[in-house]
Amino acid sequence: MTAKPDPQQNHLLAALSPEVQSRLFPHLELVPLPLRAVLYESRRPMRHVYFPTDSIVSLQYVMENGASTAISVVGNEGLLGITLFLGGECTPSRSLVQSAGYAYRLPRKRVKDEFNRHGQLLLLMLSYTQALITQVSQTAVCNRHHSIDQQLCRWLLLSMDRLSNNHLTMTQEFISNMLGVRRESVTQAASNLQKLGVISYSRGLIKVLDRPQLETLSCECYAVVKKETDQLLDYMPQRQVITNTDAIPTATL
Amino acid sequence: MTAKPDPQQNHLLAALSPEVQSRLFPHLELVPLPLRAVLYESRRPMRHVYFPTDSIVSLQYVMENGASTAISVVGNEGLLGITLFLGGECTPSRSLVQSAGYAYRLPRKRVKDEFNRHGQLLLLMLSYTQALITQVSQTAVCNRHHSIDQQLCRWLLLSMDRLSNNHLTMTQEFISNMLGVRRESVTQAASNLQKLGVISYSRGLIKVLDRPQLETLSCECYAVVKKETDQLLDYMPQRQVITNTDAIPTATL
DNA sequence: CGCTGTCTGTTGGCTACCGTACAGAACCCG
DNA sequence: CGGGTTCTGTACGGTAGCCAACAGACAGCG
Repeated sequence: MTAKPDPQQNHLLAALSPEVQSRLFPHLELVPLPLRAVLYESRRPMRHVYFPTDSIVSLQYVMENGASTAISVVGNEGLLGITLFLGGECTPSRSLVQSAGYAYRLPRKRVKDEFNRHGQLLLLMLSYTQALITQVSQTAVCNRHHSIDQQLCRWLLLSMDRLSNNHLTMTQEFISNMLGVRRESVTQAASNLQKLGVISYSRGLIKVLDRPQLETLSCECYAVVKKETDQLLDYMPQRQVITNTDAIPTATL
Repeated sequence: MTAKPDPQQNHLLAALSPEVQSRLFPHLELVPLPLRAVLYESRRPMRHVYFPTDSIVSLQYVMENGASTAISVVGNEGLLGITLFLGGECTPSRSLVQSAGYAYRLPRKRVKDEFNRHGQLLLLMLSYTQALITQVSQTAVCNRHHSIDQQLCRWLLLSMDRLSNNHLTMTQEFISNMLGVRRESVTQAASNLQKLGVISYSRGLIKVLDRPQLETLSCECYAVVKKETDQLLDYMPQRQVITNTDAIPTATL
């Protein structure tokens, strides 16, 4: 939180080779992301790609009647703006800062230029897109099948993983907007967790006391997303460039 | 349904330039997709990319306890297997044939080879990935906020759009698996629609009688996904190759 | 100190959806 | 035609989460 910002704090930036880093890093711009800032408004053009270091940004889907649901959480394991390289100009969702901190951003043009080299950055963004799709899918399933209690656990865990400490600053009202449920339902669920001694909270500050217990109380959705996120960078060393198809085992075809 | 299969029936294949087509089409293999066939089992390696012509395939998410939810629908507007080019080997979801028909498939290796040319196919798949993310996101929101009645309308419309007629062959049991709800709930919702004269059905055959009415009864989710799908190929002519950044307006950066 | 706004707790009625159980209806086949 | 199977209809109780309304608790601030 108070550590000096460094591009290497973002896992994707850190995974790039020194060569690519030296080409890209001079163009990175460090920007503070205050709580509740909106990086991309829904259906508005995007100008940058953001790589969070110690901030957390949620992709929030806002409906016509104003109701909303968060479809994914992005921290230093990922990036915002994949739409830019997928070929779109904007998305139906908006990006909302859920936990204040910093991010590095790269102008859209630089990203396009880097793509033209068909190098690591493209591969990284493709891999991350895969992880993102998993997260969004899991959110869809979770919304259908799991209780608010379980979903709160999932949400707390996903957020915790993207911070260095076990303190979360978010009100129940805010969480309710993210989960797409009533504030009172969150109060109820949080109260249950507090009675169990798993968390303690007061006026927007949540402390996680028993993380293992939180994981057992959560639905399977958390574990699925976590696994995918952790594996994200595993294959990268073998996939230096997309032109090197031999690096990808084709025996399983 | 009974039309002679032709690669051009798939919108993505049809959007490729004659040059790319002549390179790829010889490697296309026509495969029949019988009802309930599974193209990719969840977490199993994928061997081909599929381009449906007159079939419909659902991406179905199966949970530990066996409950499931469909997170998207793919027909001749799209393709299956984006995971392959995103860098993954498999996904947590499975691909289930929801309406029998045909699809062309391309061996994984051919797709990789074509990517190395950094041409149209990559762009197409990126664009389609964008549309797919929208669809999955919308499913997540819909699961949270909308009634089963509305979701049934959405599902019928999405399926209809991918067929050439207004007949859908699927049982209520099947639909319930797709929506992730009880079969009885689907019976109730379908019964409501039939009373309104919007559809008629009997033993797995559903006829849509009043499509405009179906659209008004559906939630906004259908329209959002439809719009995104329709726009999918709009930008392609200007985006012949990814190296041509000038073709993409950078003034909005 | 008190005012005000924010955050959390609680209550009661309501509805959508679930779980279970079963019954009729349509088709399939010997 | 008769018997099994598949598909659809219905009914009943249970419950999770919604809606509305309100009350207390804490913090900031003049």
